[in-house]
Amino acid sequence: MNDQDRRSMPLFSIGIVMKLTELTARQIRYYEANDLIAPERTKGNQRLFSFNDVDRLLQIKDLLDKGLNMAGIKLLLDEENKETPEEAPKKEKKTPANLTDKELRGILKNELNEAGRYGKASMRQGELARFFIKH
Amino acid sequence: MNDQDRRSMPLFSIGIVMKLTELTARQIRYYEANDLIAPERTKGNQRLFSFNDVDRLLQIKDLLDKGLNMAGIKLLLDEENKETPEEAPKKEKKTPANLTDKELRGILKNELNEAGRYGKASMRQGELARFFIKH
DNA sequence: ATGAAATGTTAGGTTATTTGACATATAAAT
DNA sequence: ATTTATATGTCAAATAACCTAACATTTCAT
Repeated sequence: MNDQDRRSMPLFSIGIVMKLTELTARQIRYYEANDLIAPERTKGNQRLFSFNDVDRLLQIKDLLDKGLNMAGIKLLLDEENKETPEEAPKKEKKTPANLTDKELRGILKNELNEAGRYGKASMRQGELARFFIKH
Repeated sequence: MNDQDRRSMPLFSIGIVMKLTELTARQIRYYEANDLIAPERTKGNQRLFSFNDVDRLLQIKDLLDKGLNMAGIKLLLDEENKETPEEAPKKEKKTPANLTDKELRGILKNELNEAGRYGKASMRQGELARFFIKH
C-alpha cells in the first residue's frame, strides 16, 4: 500500500469530519451535492471520508472565506488534482460562461492572489494529510 | 499540537477499527472490559478510537496469536508504556500468583522470544501509527 | 425588490453502536 | 474424564448517529 492509498482510505464519519474541519454536516453535504467532494459510503449509505477528503474540505473552507463560489472552487481544485497527468486523457468539460477554461482559471488565480495579500492566513493544500501522514 | 496529541486524538468508530485490525466488535469490547484499551467515548457513549488505540489492538492481536492471555498482555503492554517514566509514581499492583511482577515479566518475555522464533512475522509496536503519522 | 447561493432547521426513516444475556469452543486444572 | 476458565459468537432491545427531503433564513448582486 502506497501513500496515495493511505490518503484515500475511507476512515472518518461525518461527525469526526465536522470536528476536524469545523464545518457543519449541512455544509459538507452541500459541497458533495455540488461535486466538490465524493466521499465513499458504507454498505448502509453513510459517508466515510478519507484524509484527502478532509484536506479538500479544508481547502474549500479556505476558498469560501476568500469569496469563491462552488463553481470557482471546483475549477481550482480540479485543476490542482490535474497537475500530475499520467496519460492525459483529453476530455474538457464546458463551462457555463462564454470564457474558455483557461481564461477563467487565470482570472480566478489572480483574484486568489489578491485575496492572499490581506486575507487570513491561508491553509495551504494538503495541510491535514501532512499533519497525519508520513511522507 | 504535538505528535502524541495526534496519536491520541479520538477519530475512529468501532466499525472502522474492525476493518483496520480485523478484529470483531465483540473482541474489541472484550479487550476494553479487560482494561487492555480505554478508547474515548462520544457524548452518546459510542467508542472513538485513536491511532494509539488501534496500534494497541494490533499488538494485542499479535500477542494473542502467540498464546498470551489478557493478564499477560496487560502486563507486557503496561510495561512498554512505562518505559518513559516521567516522575515514576510508585504504586505497584499485586499479581494473582505468588510470583513478583518482575519474575512474571521475565517468564513472559522469555516465552515471547521463544514464540518469535517460529511464529508468524510479528507486528512490531507502533505499526499503524508509523504507517500514518509523520515523525 | 428579485433572485440566486449558502446555510440553518426540522421531520421521518435507516444504519451503527451499545449493553447484557446466553451459547459455544478450547484449553487448563482438578 | 470432568470441571472451570477463557475467548469469542450470537441475539435482542435501546439509543445514537446519520440519511434525504423539504422549507426557512441570510446575504449578496443584480
